Amino acid sequence: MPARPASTKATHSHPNLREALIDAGLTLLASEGTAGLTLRKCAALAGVSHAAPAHHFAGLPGLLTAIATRGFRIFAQTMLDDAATADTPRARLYAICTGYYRFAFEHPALFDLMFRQMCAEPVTLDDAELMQASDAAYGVLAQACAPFVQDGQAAQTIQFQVWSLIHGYACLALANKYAREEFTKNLPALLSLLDKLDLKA
Amino acid sequence: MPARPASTKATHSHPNLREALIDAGLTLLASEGTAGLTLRKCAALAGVSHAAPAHHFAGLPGLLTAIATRGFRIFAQTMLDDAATADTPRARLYAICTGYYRFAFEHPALFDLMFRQMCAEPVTLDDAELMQASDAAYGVLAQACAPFVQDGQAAQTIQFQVWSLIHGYACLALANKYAREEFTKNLPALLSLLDKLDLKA
DNA sequence: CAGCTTGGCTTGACACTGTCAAGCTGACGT
DNA sequence: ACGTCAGCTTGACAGTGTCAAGCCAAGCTG
Repeated sequence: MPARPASTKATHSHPNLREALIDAGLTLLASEGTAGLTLRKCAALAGVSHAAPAHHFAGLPGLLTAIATRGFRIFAQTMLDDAATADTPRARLYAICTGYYRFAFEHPALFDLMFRQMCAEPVTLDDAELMQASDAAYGVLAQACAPFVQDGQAAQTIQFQVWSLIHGYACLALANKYAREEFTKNLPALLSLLDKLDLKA
Repeated sequence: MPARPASTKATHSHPNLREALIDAGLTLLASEGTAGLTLRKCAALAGVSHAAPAHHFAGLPGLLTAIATRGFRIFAQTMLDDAATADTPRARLYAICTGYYRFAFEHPALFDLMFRQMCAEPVTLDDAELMQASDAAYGVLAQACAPFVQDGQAAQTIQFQVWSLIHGYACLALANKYAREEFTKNLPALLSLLDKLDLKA
């Protein structure tokens, strides 16, 4: 069974169980954190047997990958929402960064899962859907950086500078869970570094 | 038994089992990654029974906390090593950042553990030794930032800007494990953003 | 319509995990 | 010599992911 035919018609008992399992995973992630996300708990929350999730996804890594994919879609939308009212390139860049941080702050466990392919790789890295959703989110940030790329400069340089700055700040805020409000309050001070970026002539 | 009397004299079979268990943990972390670090595996590697580690540390969180503490000491030393030959404030700031990245690159799973208090908090946050080691590492970075703090500016602002930038870059490099060499190669381009920081008059 | 195939899900088992209660053991103080 | 006690072991438990086997309803084939 190589990746269900996308139509996901409910042949049997549960209508669209695949999406229901992802929803259950997001719920568990939000309520109990990373440790609370379990194949068996997802199954119980969706009202199916304990081994059902392993059939729709390739085991635990497959479920986590699917959840991360949904996460990247929400992530991109969060940034776009914050940038909707920005009317200058600089205001837009600030808004994208604010949305980036806001997503991490509002969905800490999901944010952790999405960027945690690191070492304990429970997420399947080469999944096509995941890559697509992840690239789309990166595209949102890259587009906001474009007006600041100087002639003869690699676009990637500015993108990584902005990306690293806001990603690092978000990570550090989440790591210091007892001082997160402080981080939120000081976000504008952090972003003041971006004032030093010049608009393209 | 509240925190052995630091002398850690070997009364019984194994000499200094506590440190041996931390060593075993670091070995497992380096060889098998985060998922390979287990109380029982540490016990086996140290040649003791499966429940021995839970006596020296307060369960799994305690062991992870002790390992993270050692990690922060190595971390600070790595940065100091890279900064040893720097002879200007700017070169020193660059060297500290390079050391920061180098540590993350050379000990990805350990780096992950250290900054992972986030959501699935397996690490005891309020441990005194951990806080001390963590603060010491932060002090190394803060000291390198000091020459760039302008009059009337909060030192924390520059510190967080530099910290976020290099931490985010390290995280993103580790997350994209198949492109880590690319990240290493582009580290100088990232740090060029720091050229925009002015030295204090 | 009868029978077979097939995919979705269940059931049961396995190894592995962290944690706890109980017990053993050898070194130390008196 | 004898108790005390910290250090460690043993054994058990619930919970986890994963796999093999099986059930079961829908749909196709004759």
